[in-house]
Amino acid sequence: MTGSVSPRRADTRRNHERILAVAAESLSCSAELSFNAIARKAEVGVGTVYRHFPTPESLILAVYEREVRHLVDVVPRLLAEHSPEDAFRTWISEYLAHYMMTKRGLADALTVATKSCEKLPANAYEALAGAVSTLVAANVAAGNVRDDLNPQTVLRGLAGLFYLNPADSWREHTADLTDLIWNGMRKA
Amino acid sequence: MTGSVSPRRADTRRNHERILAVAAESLSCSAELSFNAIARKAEVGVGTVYRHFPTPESLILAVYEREVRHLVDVVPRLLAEHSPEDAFRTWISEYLAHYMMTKRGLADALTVATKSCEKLPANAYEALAGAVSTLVAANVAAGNVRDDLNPQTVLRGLAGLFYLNPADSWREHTADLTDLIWNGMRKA
Amino acid sequence: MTGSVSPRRADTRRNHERILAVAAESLSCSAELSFNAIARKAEVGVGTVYRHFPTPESLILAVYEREVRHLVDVVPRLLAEHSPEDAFRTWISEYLAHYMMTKRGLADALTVATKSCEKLPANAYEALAGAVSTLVAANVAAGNVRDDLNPQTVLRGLAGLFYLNPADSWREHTADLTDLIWNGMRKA
Amino acid sequence: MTGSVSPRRADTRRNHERILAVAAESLSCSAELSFNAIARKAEVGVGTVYRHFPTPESLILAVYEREVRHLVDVVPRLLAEHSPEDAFRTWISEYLAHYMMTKRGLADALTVATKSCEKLPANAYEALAGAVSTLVAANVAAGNVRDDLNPQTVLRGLAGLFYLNPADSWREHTADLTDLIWNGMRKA
DNA sequence: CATGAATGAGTCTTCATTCAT
DNA sequence: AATGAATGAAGACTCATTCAT
Repeated sequence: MTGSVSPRRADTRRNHERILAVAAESLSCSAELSFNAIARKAEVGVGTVYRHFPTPESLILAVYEREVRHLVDVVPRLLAEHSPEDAFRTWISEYLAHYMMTKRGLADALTVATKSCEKLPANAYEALAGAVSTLVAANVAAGNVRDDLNPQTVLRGLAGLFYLNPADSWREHTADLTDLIWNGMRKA
Repeated sequence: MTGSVSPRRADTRRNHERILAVAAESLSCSAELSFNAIARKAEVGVGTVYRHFPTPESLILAVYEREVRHLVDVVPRLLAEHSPEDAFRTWISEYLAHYMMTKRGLADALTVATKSCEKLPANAYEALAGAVSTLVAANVAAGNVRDDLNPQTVLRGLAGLFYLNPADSWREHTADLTDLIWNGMRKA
Repeated sequence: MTGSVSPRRADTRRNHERILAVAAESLSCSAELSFNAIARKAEVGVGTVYRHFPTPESLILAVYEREVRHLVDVVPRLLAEHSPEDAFRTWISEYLAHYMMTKRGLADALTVATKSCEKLPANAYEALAGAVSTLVAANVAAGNVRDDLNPQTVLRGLAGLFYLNPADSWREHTADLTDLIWNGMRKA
Repeated sequence: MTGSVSPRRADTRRNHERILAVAAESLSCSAELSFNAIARKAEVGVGTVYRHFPTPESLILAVYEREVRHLVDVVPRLLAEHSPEDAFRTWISEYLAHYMMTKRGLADALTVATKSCEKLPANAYEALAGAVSTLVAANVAAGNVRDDLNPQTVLRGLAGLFYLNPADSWREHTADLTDLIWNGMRKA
């Protein structure tokens, strides 16, 4: 009615964000998500959730993209501040492992790449693969690892991080797996 | 009256087997299992499923044991008929990968190692770890790989096989991942 | 758009009332209530029943309150229009007995006084006890009965009305029991 | 096969008794009885329970008769050892109240007298009424109470004992109710 | 756009009851 | 007679989805 850029718009955006946040939290622990429960926690009506995300798929997809973006965006900085090997190792231990531990649901994001049953977040998978690709490339350039590595294979090798849990000595386990993979990536 | 072992008994056993088979199929793709759906597919009453498996846990456990036994039992033969390296590679490509591709649910068997919430298939996980352990030991003895490897770490490295699907060129992907891991296992 | 108070709201209220009515009928004869059955009879979805009354307790409570309010609310009028003794006798024969005959479930309202397991209709019981209390007090004031009577005891004495049924000559039986109790209440 | 009176017979009788005992215990606290549960607790097959008691009614009936017999059988002894008034009071406080408190299910035995819905243990009710009748008669003979009392009315007046519970000061409440009724029974 | 009431399909679970052995 | 496996109806409860306001 006035000069404001439609307060409604702002509300809408906030709703979008809230729903996404709640859904992310929900997926992080149980891989189950109920539109009704999400609406309740986000303090909006169910209908609103449906308006923003017409299907469960669209919601999951949005969540995963948001989650994965973190992992992807940090890569350039890591490469700028660390040696290629350290960047690789740090990315895994400080970012990938953390996310995998908490967001069990992310497993299904990866799953997508292969299981046609749930086509969902192919994008998420590809983004992740891209991040690994960058890190691998840096290490190839540095002469640390073979130049015929398929980043997808490396990412798959790291998938075992899903099966770690905070209670255990996960940091050690993460290091062990990283060592194994890193060793496997080196020039023969 | 003579050789027959009570047809009723036979029926019961068949029911048991059918339920198990249906449940296995169900778990293979979705990690979800509905007693009702299982009963429907197995063409028995719900009550029958409950009689055989009073709790979801008992059913899942039974399925996993049945599934994993395969993988474990074959190891000795492989070691008898192949070189340690080939036994390892064959086990992965011909057995582990196959099962992982079809039995998505098995993922949760591995999960157990970490998620204490669901103590269920600890046995399954341990059995799998045992199988890997035997194969690794044979290769250590043959001087192929380092002697400080943790079989659990190796198994975790192979977890990525879950994310392969039949439609893709999974055989090649399996080989790639196996190469990566094998390389990582070798003496430095 | 003007005077109408949102038809939806009206529907909702009607639903509430219908469910309550059906539940009351249900409880009147069997003390058993099935959410499914209630939904069926009230011609609403089960979910609607759950929305209005999230737990069995909340439903039972609502029913009892509705039922008992009648009994309580009529007392002042009775005392205004009748002598204390007649008010007491009329309340029993015209109200309490009627309700007890039809609403078998009310028994459990009384039960509450003792069975701590189901705290539910404590209010209902207390309301009833309050009604009796008022009637007794009026008769004490009129010098009709002892002044050391515990209204709870009187109410308990009347509990036998539950075991009357319409088919029998219940009016006579009610009178008999009322006489017995009244006699017992009089000054010794 | 020999001179023994069929060991089978003995077993059968034992089964009968066991089932009855288990059912009694079951009814004493919850008024719910499941044939399957009873079979389990009595350590017999469900089929056996059905053989002995074809319908739920027949089982309930048998249980109630067994229970009530106690209350009835003790009356002569009480009258022999106490004054009529004390016999009446003792019967109530030491027997009737106890049973009513523990065997909530017995309530339904009384219910029967009136509620045609569940015709079950008319016999039980009549037996109880008979016991009261004897006690009242003794007190009439002793000149303690009016001679026009209907034992059924007295029994109904005592029905409130159902609504006492062990946790409360039930002994006192029982005495209060008994006083009220006794007072009401006395000559005017 | 947002809301949230209503719906009903579907899952879980318990039991009464039958029946082959 | 006794057994207990099998069956399926029925009730509890959850949730995805629609739609009137």
